[in-house]
Amino acid sequence: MTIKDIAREAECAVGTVSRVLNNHPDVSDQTREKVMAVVNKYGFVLNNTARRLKVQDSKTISVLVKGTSSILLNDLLGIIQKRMEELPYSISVTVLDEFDNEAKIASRVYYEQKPTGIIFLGGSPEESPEDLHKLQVPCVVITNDASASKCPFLSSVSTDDLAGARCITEWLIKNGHKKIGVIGGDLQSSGITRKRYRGFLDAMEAHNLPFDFEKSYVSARYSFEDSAKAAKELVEKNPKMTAIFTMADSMAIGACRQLSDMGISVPEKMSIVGYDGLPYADYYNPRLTTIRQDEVALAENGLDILLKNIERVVKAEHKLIPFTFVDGESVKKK
Amino acid sequence: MTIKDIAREAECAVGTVSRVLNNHPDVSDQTREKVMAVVNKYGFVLNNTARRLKVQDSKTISVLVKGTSSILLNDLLGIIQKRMEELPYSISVTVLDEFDNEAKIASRVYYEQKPTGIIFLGGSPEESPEDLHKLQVPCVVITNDASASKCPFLSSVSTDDLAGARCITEWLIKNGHKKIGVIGGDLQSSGITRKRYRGFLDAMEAHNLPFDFEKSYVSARYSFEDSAKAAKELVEKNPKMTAIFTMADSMAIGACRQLSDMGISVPEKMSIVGYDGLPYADYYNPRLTTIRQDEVALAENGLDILLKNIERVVKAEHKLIPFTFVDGESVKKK
DNA sequence: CTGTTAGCGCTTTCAA
DNA sequence: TTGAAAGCGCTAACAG
Repeated sequence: MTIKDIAREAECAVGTVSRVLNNHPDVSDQTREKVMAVVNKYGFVLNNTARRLKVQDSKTISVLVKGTSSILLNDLLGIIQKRMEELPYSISVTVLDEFDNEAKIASRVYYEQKPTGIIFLGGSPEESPEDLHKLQVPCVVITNDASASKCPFLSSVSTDDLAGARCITEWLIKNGHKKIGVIGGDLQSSGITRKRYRGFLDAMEAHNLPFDFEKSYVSARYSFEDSAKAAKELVEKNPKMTAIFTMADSMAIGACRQLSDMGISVPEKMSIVGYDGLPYADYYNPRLTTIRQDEVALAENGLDILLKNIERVVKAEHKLIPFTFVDGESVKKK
Repeated sequence: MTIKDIAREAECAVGTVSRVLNNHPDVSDQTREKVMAVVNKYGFVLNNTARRLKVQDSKTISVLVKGTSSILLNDLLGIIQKRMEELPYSISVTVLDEFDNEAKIASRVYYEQKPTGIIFLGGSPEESPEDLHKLQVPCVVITNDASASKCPFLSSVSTDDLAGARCITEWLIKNGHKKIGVIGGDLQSSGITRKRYRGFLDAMEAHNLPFDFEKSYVSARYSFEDSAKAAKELVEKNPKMTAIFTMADSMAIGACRQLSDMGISVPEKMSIVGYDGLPYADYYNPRLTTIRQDEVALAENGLDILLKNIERVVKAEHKLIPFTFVDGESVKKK
């Protein structure tokens, strides 16, 4: 079924059908109705492939999601898809493995789909500039700050991780904790991890509290299981510790579970803070004290910036979204 | 840059370039090399849009994910994508709203992308047969049983929900619970909900235990928040109840949180069971007693069946994957 | 083995 | 306001 068939049955030319289906104004109401009647009769839908071949502007936005199981990123994706329904763009989603190189995959996607813009959910494409530069369309990284990259078409929207980490660390310190351990990501490969660590250190230093990296930092993947192991290691290395700063709610939960299993109650014997402020942090037992990232603001600002870049209204920019401190039950108060 | 440009520079015809790029055998090595030299020089990639318009066989599998925030479905998606990398198919993911009609959206996707096959992650497309029948390609529903549909190209892979629900209800009964409440989905709209409810009732009836639907069944969405509310309602309506059967881990967690907040400890005062057996069930406090669905088996069997259907090796089939009972800490034992 | 060409389904310009 | 027709980039059938 093609517009040709529709045209035949509606007794008009294919051009007219095309005009109707693309909402062009210069079609008489009568013809429009006749065409729509046939279209509805068969539930006809334009062949997008052919359409795209013709109008070089693909009107597609490609979204690359880093990692399968991040609730934050999935929520972000949901918000973006929802908002996109009202826009004249279609969306194409690709989910990457945690260890895929997002810039490399993006360049493949770019050639295959010729999208109008690219959204990176998570990940740090700016870290492989060679691949990034092949992308000749506006891009926005959501969740990670990419301001370090000088790429002229790469924007980013992120939470101020440095301030967030400092804020929650201050809270621990304010409540009397001095010996604080850290369960974080891999400092080498993750920019987010570096920022949160820096924020943590800033708070410690501001209060003249020492921090022994060897003894008090254990790196783990952003998973329950891995951070449970890390918690065990940390406690064994560092028996005097009274609080743990973790870099994600999932890590905090993994740690809580592990400590409970070891007979160390949270928060009575050990305080734990998370990061992200996802729904499950609030339903965990104990409720997690954490930093909440504003998902809606991240997603909407990211999309807005991308669209403005596509329409060439503005240049690439790097925006920080405010966070909220969530006072849960996982920190023993002074 | 098109094959025409390549052809000009390589001093041959476009057909030849096409043949080289599609690995057709009947090209002389000499010509092939000459063409490839030019192709590599510019990093040329075929325009997939034009290609798809021509070769009707798109070699694309469309995946429709029902709902944004289901961890189970996201895990499934990850497994499928991973396995697909080794196959000569590309994959296109569309995430639907919880309330979208998946069959309707599938028919739109079908027209737009002309995929070789469709995977439904969650959802029950068989419930709107009119739309389903427009899909003239093999389809597989993963997670929900679609055997009730007599659609000849629709397969499904699912856990035996009836048996799973019966199994975990039996466990409650075996541990002395007689007054059991249910937090479930909407019986009207969800086939899964009906199956799990049926399994629950089977177990109750097998032990001659009465169940008063009005007093003991509260329906909720599959979210923390909604089932927390449902738990409250259930407790108020039904003070003698000693256990709650919930139809998802997320529901169980919502209920646990709510009860703790009301001073009703789990499992001492109230036993709660979940369903799905997701990672967070095992890291919750208390660990959830639940039914674990085998994600890997669901995903892999689904993909296998779809591929066999595409290659016309077999007819549509409906497969049940065994589940596992997970003995957690959320049920008070006799 | 290689060149030529029709045509995939659509949009849009040009004429009427 | 509508119709006719060119052509987007590619593949495959056909001819040589």
